[in-house]
Amino acid sequence: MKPGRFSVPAFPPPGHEALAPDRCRTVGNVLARIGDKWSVLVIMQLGEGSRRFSELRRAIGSISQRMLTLTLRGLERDGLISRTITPSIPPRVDYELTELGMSLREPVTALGRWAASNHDRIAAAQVHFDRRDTTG
Amino acid sequence: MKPGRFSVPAFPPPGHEALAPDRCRTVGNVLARIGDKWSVLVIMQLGEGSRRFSELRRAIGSISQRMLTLTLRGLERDGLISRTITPSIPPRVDYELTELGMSLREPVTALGRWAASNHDRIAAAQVHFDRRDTTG
DNA sequence: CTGGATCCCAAATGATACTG
DNA sequence: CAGTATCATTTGGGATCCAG
Repeated sequence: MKPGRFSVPAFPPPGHEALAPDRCRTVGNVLARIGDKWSVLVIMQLGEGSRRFSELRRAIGSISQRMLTLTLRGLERDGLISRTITPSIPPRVDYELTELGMSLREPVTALGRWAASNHDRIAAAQVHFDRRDTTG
Repeated sequence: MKPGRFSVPAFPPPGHEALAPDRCRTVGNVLARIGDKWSVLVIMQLGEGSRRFSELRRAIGSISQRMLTLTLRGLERDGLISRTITPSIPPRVDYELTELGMSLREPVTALGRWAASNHDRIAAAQVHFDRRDTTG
C-alpha cells in the first residue's frame, strides 16, 4: 500500500444510504465471481442435478476443457459445488451443488427471469443505439 | 419438445423452473453485461437517483475515468440508463436509470442480499480450500 | 467538466499437446 | 475420462494527453 492520503468518498446524505458502498462492493464481488462467462451456466446445469465433467462439457457446448476445469475449481473453492471422484477406469468425477450453491439458485433464477423477460428490450435498445451511431 | 412416452428427467422443484440451455444463454449474456467490474456499482448508485459523471466517479472511487465512460456507454446502449447533456460551461451530463434499469434493481438487490448473507461462508470455504491446497 | 484517443500492461480465454 | 501444461490471442483496464 502506497503511503499518502487515501481519499474517503463523501458520505451519502441522509436518506440516500439505502445502498451502502459497502454492500455495493459485496455485490460486486459476488458478481465478479459468478458473473464470469461460465459459472452461471454451470450452476444452472447442476441445479438440475449431479453432472459429471463430460456431461457439463457437452451440455454447455462451447466451453473449452480448460475453462470448464477452471470454472469448476473456482466454484468448488467458493463452496458452491462439491466434487466427487470415483477412481474407476476410466475415472469418473461428479459435480453437485452444495447447500450453499443451492441457495444461490433462487436469486440467480430471479435474475434469469428478468433476463428472459427483458432481453428483447435490451436487444432493441442496442439496435437503436447502434443505428444512431451509424446513421447519425 | 415433443411429448412422447419418454420419461422426463427429474423436474426441478416448483419455483425453480426448468433451465433450458437456451435460457441459460440468455442469463449468461445478461450477466456478462452487468457482471463486469463496474456496471452494478453504477446501477446501484443511480438507483438512489440521478447522478452526474463526476459524482459517479467520486462515489465509486476506484474507477478510472475511462472505465466509467465505457461502463456508462454500455449501460446506455442496453437501455438501462439515460444520458442527459446540459450544454453549459462547463458542460454537465446527468445519468439516470431508465424504467428498464429500475426494474433490474430488484433482482440485483436480491443477489445483493444473498451476497451479504453468505459472503462469510464463501470466505470460509475459500480459506478451507486454500489450506487444503497448501498443507495437503 | 466530460470524455475521446493512444499506449501499455495484466488477466482471461482459447487451442493444442500431453498424462494418470 | 478428467484433467495438467504450455503457448498464443484476446480482452480488460489504468495512465496520460488532448479537446470541446
